[in-house]
Amino acid sequence: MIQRPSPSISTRKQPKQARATELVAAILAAAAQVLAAEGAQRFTTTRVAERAGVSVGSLYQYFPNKAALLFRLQSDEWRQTTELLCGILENTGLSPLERIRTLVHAFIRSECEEAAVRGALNDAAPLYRDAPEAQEARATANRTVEAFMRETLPDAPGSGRALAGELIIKTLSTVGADFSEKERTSGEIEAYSDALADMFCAYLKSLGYSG
Amino acid sequence: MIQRPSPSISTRKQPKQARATELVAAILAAAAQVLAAEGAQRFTTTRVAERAGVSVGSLYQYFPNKAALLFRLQSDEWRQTTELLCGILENTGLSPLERIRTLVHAFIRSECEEAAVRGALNDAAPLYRDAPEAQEARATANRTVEAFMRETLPDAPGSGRALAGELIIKTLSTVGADFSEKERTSGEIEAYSDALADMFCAYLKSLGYSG
Amino acid sequence: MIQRPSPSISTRKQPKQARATELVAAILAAAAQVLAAEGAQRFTTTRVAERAGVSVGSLYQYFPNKAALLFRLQSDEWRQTTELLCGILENTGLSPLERIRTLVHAFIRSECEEAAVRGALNDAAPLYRDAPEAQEARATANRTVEAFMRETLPDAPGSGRALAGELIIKTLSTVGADFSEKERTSGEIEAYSDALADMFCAYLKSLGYSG
Amino acid sequence: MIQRPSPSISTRKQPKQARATELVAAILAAAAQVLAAEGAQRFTTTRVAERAGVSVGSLYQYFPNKAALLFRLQSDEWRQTTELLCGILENTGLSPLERIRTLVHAFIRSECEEAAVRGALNDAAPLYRDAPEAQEARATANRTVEAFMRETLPDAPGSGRALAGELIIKTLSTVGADFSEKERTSGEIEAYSDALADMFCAYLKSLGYSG
DNA sequence: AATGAATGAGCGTTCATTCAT
DNA sequence: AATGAATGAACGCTCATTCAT
Repeated sequence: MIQRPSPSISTRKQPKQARATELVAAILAAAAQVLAAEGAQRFTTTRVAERAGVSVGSLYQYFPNKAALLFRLQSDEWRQTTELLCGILENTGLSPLERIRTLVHAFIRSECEEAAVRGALNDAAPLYRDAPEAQEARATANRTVEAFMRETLPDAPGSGRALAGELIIKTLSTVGADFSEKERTSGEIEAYSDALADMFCAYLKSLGYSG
Repeated sequence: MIQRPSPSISTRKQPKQARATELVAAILAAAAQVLAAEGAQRFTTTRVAERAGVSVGSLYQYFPNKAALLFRLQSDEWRQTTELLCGILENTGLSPLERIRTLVHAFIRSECEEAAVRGALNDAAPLYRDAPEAQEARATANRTVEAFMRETLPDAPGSGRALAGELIIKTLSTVGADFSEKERTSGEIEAYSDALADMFCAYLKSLGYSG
Repeated sequence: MIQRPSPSISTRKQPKQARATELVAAILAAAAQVLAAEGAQRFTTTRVAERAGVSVGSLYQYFPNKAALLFRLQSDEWRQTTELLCGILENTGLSPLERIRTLVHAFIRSECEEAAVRGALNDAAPLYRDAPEAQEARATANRTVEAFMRETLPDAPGSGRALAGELIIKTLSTVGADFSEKERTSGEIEAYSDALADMFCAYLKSLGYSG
Repeated sequence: MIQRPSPSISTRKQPKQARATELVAAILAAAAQVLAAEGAQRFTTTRVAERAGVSVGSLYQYFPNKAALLFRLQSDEWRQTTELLCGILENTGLSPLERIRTLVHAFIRSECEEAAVRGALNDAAPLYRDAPEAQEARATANRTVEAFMRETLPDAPGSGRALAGELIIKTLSTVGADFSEKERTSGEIEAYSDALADMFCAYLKSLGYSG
């Protein structure tokens, strides 16, 4: 029986040399540009390779298929977002509600800054959405949120608290993504972020938070 | 970057005869089936025509291109959703908070019931998202929401009230869409709906509602 | 019709050092494994080099192209087969008909044992079939057969005798190759071999053999 | 909707069917030409469509994939061969041995006439070899051979007789295919056919045939 | 000598759209 | 009006071969 390799969505080879690392970086940069400039529909491996000044073959030496390339882009976005989120939620120098408000502002601003790529990535989601790595990425963020919720609502029952945490993060990410689809002024960004933060704070208070 | 002509998304001709109306209905029904059964990736005009028992040529007589077909599907969804939303929000037999809770439950349930079509429509969104008609459809819903907000928060300043209304509806729709992407049990649906409703109610109270 | 250059099929360099000989052996072993395990369709130089633990570049140092590699595999098969054939046909301890029967059994058995590689080689035949060395390999076998035929049918006219010898060998090899394409039980192998031997013996008798 | 021919009303074909039939014929003819002129390696759907003066899309309207095209070519060859074989083996006007000799001559001649296409088809066999239709085609030929063998060797035990029939046919086809790979003079063809027929006749006599 | 990254033509296949009938 | 055969550019991906290191 023939065993065919079922290419993982992850990187095909570990770039061991500076050359290879540069190549991967160039491809990713080109991919982001193509996605932003042409949209998911016209995001093709040929176009990415061309923009990166590289042959298609080279692209496929570092990414087993198109979905892997998109997933890597998404992964990098997630990593950045996760770092942002953790850095703020774990900052015990601020009260929980202050942290939430800071997070919402930072997140919405960052979404708007990379709106083009994020929007296109979203359109291309069906290609990589089911990758096992994708869920793992989400899990990391969830743990930080859970810790934050335990700190904020120590007396709330566990299951409801977890659900509330998930809901807040999901709301932040989906509403933020939708909001950033249009071009926004910084005034709009501030106003929208404050409204979102108001909603989250009111919710947390209603669940028993008493700062 | 290549600019392709983007023909109007609206219907090419007004079906003036019963025959034509039936044809359009058959095509739309087939389109929904194809979308649900095969996904956005395999949603092709040929496949839709075949399922509708109609020639591709006929399909193109009533829809100028594939995007128009998808947009019409989306439009119909929006109309149904709007009716649902208006029917509940305008029901003065219930208190505002009861109406919000009822709406959330009804909406989430309806999303989950048609998850397959909605998910696929979402994947195909880039093809019709920018149509001018899309924004118009949203406006209709917004007016009902505004009226509801005026009734619920008569003393709040207008601009903040409008923003709060938009935020609630946007949250409901984006979070609902995301939630319905996975298969859900009715227990999960109830719990999630209640959490969302809790958040909205807490928000409205914090904005000055006092039922 | 495009004429591409057809580089010689023979080995690019005579390996004069033990190191090189080992390399060639490793490549050939890997090639046989790849052919058997993955089939002609997936027989690629990269795959062979990888399996051999060698770089593609090294592979191309000893084999000018893919066809040469396949031809060498085929050559080795032919050499083994020729040794088998000569060893049996020249064994004067057995009567000619006994030798024929022994040969048929040995040959069919050996074909079935290496069916996977042989089948794949056959699929890849267009790549090396026309090499001049291929015919030479066949000639060696033919000489032994001619000697056997002279011994068996001393009184038959030369040209017919030669044709009969060729026919028997060709029948044995093509029918054997076809037979071994399917998985066979040892019972099937014995029965088929006996039938083939019966046919050859009847033919030899009809040509004047009288043991 | 399925269009059925109505022969009682008109023997003329529907123009659309005639058009399609011509197209299929043109594609098949082009395919045979490409196969003969360029070999299996260069047999591509694009090349076939080009040679047929048709777009690739049209080719794929009539053949679901490349293998189907090759299989159809092979099928047609098989049908012709089967008709040849049946026509001769069932001709009771000749003695069994005469029929065998006639069949061998006719078969070898026909193989040599279409050697180029047949050889290339053989090289491409891995693409369609496992099709269920292929085995069915072989079965039809086998039945005629079995009937012939029963007539020729009425007293032989069934299992051995069936094996002998298969062996003769297999030998004829594989040896014939191999023989026709080279260009042949009609003298060579006659001599080889006679030798093959001699062998088969000797075999049948040894199994008990006494005409 | 040995490497393996890089190349890019070429493959099989799809599908939105048109237009002769 | 209705048809559906025809188009062909475009896609994702492979792999024999080269050549700078």
